[in-house]
Order: sequence, then C-alpha cells, then structure tokens
Amino acid sequence: MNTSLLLQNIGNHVQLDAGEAELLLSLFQPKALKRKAFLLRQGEVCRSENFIAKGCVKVYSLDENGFEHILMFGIEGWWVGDLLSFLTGRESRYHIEALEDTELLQITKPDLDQLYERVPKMERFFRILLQNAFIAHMERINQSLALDAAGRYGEFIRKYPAFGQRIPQKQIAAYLGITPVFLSMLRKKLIEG
Amino acid sequence: MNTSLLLQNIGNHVQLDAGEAELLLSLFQPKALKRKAFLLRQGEVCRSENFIAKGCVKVYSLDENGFEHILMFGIEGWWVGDLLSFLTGRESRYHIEALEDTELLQITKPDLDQLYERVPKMERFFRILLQNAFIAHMERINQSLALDAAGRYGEFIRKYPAFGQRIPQKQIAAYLGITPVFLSMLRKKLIEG
DNA sequence: CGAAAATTTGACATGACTCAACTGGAGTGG
DNA sequence: CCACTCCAGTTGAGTCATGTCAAATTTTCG
Repeated sequence: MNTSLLLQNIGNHVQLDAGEAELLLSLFQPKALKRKAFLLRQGEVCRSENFIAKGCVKVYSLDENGFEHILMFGIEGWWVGDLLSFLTGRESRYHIEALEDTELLQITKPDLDQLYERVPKMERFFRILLQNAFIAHMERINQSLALDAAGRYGEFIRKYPAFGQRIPQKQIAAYLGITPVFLSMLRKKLIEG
Repeated sequence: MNTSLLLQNIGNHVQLDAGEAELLLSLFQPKALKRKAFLLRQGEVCRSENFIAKGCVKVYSLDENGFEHILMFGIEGWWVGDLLSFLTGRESRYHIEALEDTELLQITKPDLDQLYERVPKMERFFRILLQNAFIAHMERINQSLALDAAGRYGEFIRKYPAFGQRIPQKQIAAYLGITPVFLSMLRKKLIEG
C-alpha cells in the first residue's frame, strides 16, 4: 500500500521527523474495499478514522423511502469516517460505501489516542482537519440556502471539477439534493444555452 | 456581567480549579449589544470568540438580491463567531447581529493562545465545542437533503422549542431556506390539521 | 456479448415562490 | 395616553422550480 500520500498530507500541516513518521505509519492498517463494498453501515459503530490512499467513497444516509442523501464524497488524499460515532461510540446514522475499488489507511481510536500521546503535534493536525471540515460544511449550508439547483450544480463543478468526470450523475444529484432526472435537464440547458 | 454561566458551560466538559477559573475570566471582556447592533459585518475580520451570557443573535449571509440566509442562531450559553475568519484572519462572509439586547463575553485570538498555553485543557474544551458544531452542521445538511420544508420546520421546533416562541417567523424562515409567506402557510396547515 | 444500471426525454403533478392587499401589534413621538 | 407609523404576519391568485412516472436509449460491468 502506498503510504507516501498520507505522509505528504500530514506534512502539509505539521512537520514530522523520520522516527515520528515511522511510528505513525506503524499505527495505520491498510484496508482494501471493492467497488460497492461498505466501510461502514448505518447502525454500526465507526471504529476508525480512514485516509483514502486510492479510490473514491460516498458517505450517505437512507431515508424511509429508500432515497440516498449524500453528505460527502471522498477521494485520494481525503479523510472519511463518522466523527460522531467514532468519538462517542454511538451507532452511526450513515453508510460509507466505495464508488470505486478503494485503498484505505485506517487508525483505530486506541491507536489514535496512543499517537496523540507519543506525537502530540498530531492533535494539532486533526484539529486542523476538523476545522477545515467544519468550515466546508458551513459553506455548504450557506449555498443550500442561497442557491437554486442550477447554482449549486455550477458551484459543485467549479469547486470539484474532477468529480464531474468521475462520479455518476445520479450520485451528484443525491449530493445536491435534486433528482437525477432534474439534473439531466439542468445539464441539457447548460449545454444548449 | 454574569460570568457564572460561562464557568458552568466550560465546567460541563473540563474541570478547572479556582486559580484557573480566575485566570480564564481575566482574559474575557464583556460586551453589550443593543438589539439590531452588529457583532460582525461581512468584510470585517472576526477578532474574537464570543460566549453569549444573555440575549440572542443570528449569523447570516446576504446574497446579491439582499436576501438573508441564516446559518445559525445563538442564545445564552452558546458560542458564536466566524471560525474561518477568526483562525485565518481573512474577511468574513457573514454578518452577526443581535436579535435582542445581548451580553457577550469575548476573548481575542492572542488571549486565547495565551489561555491554551497556561491552561492546556482549554484546548480540549474548544476541540469539543468544534466537534459538536461540526456534528450539528452535518445533521443539518442531512436534513436539508432528506426533508421538505414542513419536515424541516417540524424538526426545528422539536429540537429548539424555545426558539419558536422567541424568534420571529421571518427569521426562522430565513434559517429553514423558505419564504416567510410560505412558512405562514405551513403553520396554518399544521394548526388546522 | 448480454444484463443491469445510468441517462435522457416528454407529459404531467406538486411544492414553493412572487406579488399584492390586508390585518394587527410594537415602538415612537407628541 | 393617544395617534401614527412601520414591520411582521396572513391570505389568495397566479407562476415557476422541481418532482414523479414511464418509456426509450446509452453506457457500464460482469
């Protein structure tokens, strides 16, 4: 498994020496997920924080009518998990499923606590990660209030151009909060006019 | 200014001894806001984290048509600010305005850094605060995807019963992402059956 | 290659918005 | 304390954005 992306990702925010990097890597376990396999299911407890070394996943809920609502996508270089469940040990309300064959690097809560103890600056790293996620979610709420479906789609494509190629429209629609049929119509209008 | 609510709020998550509590209070400044006064305006830098000792505020953006989009309300016992601006020094995209005469306890970034240094467990406190805010925002995104306007209003009232009495409907509509006219119609239907 | 899923398209239905008129209460100045 | 004004809230008519259903077509994956 390729661990250099993980070290590079962490290196963006904190400096680790060779010994710290080695210790850190020793606490992560690789895990492979086939396309359509689950990293987490609604009702389970999320036991790890997960760095995506390769591939693509979605975090989503299912409503009583069976509709998917996607809270986030994750690709190489991103972290995914259900923080609430991970921290509190409560059952998760979300599914996490691979959209492509995916490779993860996982750390469990005990190992993360150990890491904090032995490399305290990693607390800072995860705090920064959390701050960035919080800010991104705040911005998404703002957009869901301020923009109509066409505007939200435009922002999505502008912000994540790669996703437009890589993720099926149906999934993007479930992220934007519209139906796949309506997204198809929006795209047609965009192209025509 | 009443500081006991602040100590109580912090005490819910970390234990402070008398000396630490005294130091902590010495780093907070009281600030009073009249109804309709601004704690922060779009384009300014958010220079403090703010604990609400009394009163009620809204955090919102204004779009190009002059419509308000409310990201959160805050009442006694809550913290408000623009975290992105506070942490990075960038200009805020949000306004924070008092809905009632309000009393705040403010701490600036330098003083917060000093507090972290002298009372390290306060880092833990603010991390917990951030986690809770993150989780709440995630849940709000999920609801905005999964529920229609009536459902979102129902959840809002269920989750924050006090706000229903205290906050004008127009503001609640701007939080839910619907027009005040439409909210009025939803309430009528709810009451009639 | 063949089956299943994703996407497109069109007709129709509904949720939510706009505009405008009206009502009622809260704040203000005399 | 009254009269006035000004918002917030209500109501109804008409419109627009988005959803539903169903069928045809294309793409993907096994």
